[in-house]
Amino acid sequence: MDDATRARVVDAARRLGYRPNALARALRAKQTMTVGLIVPDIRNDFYAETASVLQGAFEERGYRLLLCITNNEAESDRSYLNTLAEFRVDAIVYVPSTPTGARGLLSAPKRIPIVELLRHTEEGRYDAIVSDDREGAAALTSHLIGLKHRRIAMIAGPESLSTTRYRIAGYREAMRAAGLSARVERGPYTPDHGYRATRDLLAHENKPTAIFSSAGPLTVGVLRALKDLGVAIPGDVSLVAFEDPDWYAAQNPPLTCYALPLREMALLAVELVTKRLAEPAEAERPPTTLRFSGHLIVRGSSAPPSNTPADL
Amino acid sequence: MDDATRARVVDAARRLGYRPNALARALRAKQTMTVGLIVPDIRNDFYAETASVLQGAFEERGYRLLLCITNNEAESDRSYLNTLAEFRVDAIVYVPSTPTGARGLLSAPKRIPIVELLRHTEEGRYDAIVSDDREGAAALTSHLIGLKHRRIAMIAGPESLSTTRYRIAGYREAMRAAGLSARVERGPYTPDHGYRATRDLLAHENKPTAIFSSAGPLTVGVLRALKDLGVAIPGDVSLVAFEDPDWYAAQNPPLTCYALPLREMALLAVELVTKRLAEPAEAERPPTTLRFSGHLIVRGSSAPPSNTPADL
DNA sequence: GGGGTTTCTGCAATCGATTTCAGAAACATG
DNA sequence: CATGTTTCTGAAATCGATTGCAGAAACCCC
Repeated sequence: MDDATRARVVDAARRLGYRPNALARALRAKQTMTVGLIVPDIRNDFYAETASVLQGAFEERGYRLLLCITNNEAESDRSYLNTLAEFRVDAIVYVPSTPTGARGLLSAPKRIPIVELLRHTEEGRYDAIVSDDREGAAALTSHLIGLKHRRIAMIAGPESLSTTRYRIAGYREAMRAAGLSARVERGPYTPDHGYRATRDLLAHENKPTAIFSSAGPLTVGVLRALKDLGVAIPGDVSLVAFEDPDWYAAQNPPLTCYALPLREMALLAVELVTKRLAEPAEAERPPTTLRFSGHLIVRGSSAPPSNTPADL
Repeated sequence: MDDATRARVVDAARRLGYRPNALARALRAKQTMTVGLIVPDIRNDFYAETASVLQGAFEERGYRLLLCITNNEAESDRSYLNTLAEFRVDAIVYVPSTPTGARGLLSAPKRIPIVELLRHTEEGRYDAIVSDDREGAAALTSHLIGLKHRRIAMIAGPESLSTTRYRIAGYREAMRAAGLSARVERGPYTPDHGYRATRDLLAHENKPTAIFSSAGPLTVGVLRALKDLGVAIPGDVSLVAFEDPDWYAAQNPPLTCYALPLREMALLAVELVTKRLAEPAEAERPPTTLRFSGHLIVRGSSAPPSNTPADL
């Protein structure tokens, strides 16, 4: 075919609005060039940031991202795993909202690589990239203990999630090591829970002098409650939090927190997935779990307790 | 087929890990039961909230959501429109990142309904659901003027976006009506821009006594800059902002803002799309543009200027 | 039991891009 | 010019679910 003819064909194709049908191509090629991402809540900066990084990295590699939001519901979680399998995504990046996780996925016709990100389910079944939540929670708690706080309460998420369990464990360990008694308020990862838990804690007669909020949405509620109650930070109550969304540093006072290398974790997830996709089915390596450490960032929201009669 | 046989078949299917192939089905049925969503930035609560609502509403109607993030880049925007067309999504909810918008989309083989959400491009080409940005910006500006501020600066986004233009227009109108001169800092919708613009404004000799931040990511930077400079809100500078993400109210002081009925807007987008999908191609109604009003929420971040020698 | 109706069953076509393969055309060499 | 090699072209198979259709089987009633 000569160039003039080719040009005419291309032109005609454009005029008629021809777009190759990606469905037909995918059906034949047995790959969709699409990666599924399942996250619990896109309004949480933690996952929004992750989704954003994943999107960029996969796009560079020629993959689309099919994003599913489960709202932390186990049912939704299961259903999306199946939907993604039916849609024949090439791989799944999975932030589980249930303890059973991908077991709910019927064994797929073709094995779909799954990488668990941030949270994980049954140790060892899939590649997993998680944070060292225990260490992080312990670091925040120890920081408060170092400031001479003795009544430190933790506001946590639902115990069905691995992150929650590890964060609670880290907190408990640090408290026990200092001979202090723990107080944990469990509930969903919502501002509402943070708000109510804070009010409950401060209505109590043995008020905590410091609060450890274990996630971004909880912190929103905690801050609102403290303001409503007219409690000063860190004058009356110190506040530390897990993770480090942009707005933590912009708070007044800025929040002491434990920041995770989210970006690196997400990029590594992309690496892992890409590697799995490239490797022949026979040569499959056993799944690996990688645990990332974050670091403590001390800011203005934590200070020694103002009046600690028991300690003097 | 009797029930026992049926049971055996179903069981065998499960054991063999059979999942119907959604690609084949979609290819045949000429519908994918998938709606594409294109947003500029998922880390912005504004769009995260929108995505979350859309996801829930479409899921209820049996549609998946294929989320695309453009990072406010025109190139990415165009490319995703085409990708979605190739993937034969049934409809597209589109928050444009370019002034030309869906014109970059080659006329599709089958017309794909498009609803522009929050921002819009060429008036009238598609259904559009937008906010009354002009009114909102004017309301915030007038509020500051009512407090007797005279030097009010606005930190805005890039002028290529419809929202930016309308917000600037609203601000300018309110300023002009009060006989005040406008000062607008344009730049990308990033915390960095908010930060730099704030520092620039306050380094100026005719410092503003009030700042109007026109988007969430900008506000993050503004707050950080004000803190770094040791400027008190609202003591030294009043701050008002467009939109109302959760954390605005949790700020200290909480931010005066113009809140939009995001949820309603997103749900209406779903309604519109659903209606378009149901209507036969011949009976197509002309596209409509719907403009939603928000409302001013006065909180602690705005107060009369402390020293206004010129006014006394 | 025959004529008519209903239900079943299995085969073939369809969707659209890709890939394979056979046969044709072009080209090269002795 | 004949034979062998390479390139080209067009037709057909493929992917997997769906749908339509023809023929078979079951059923019904007089």
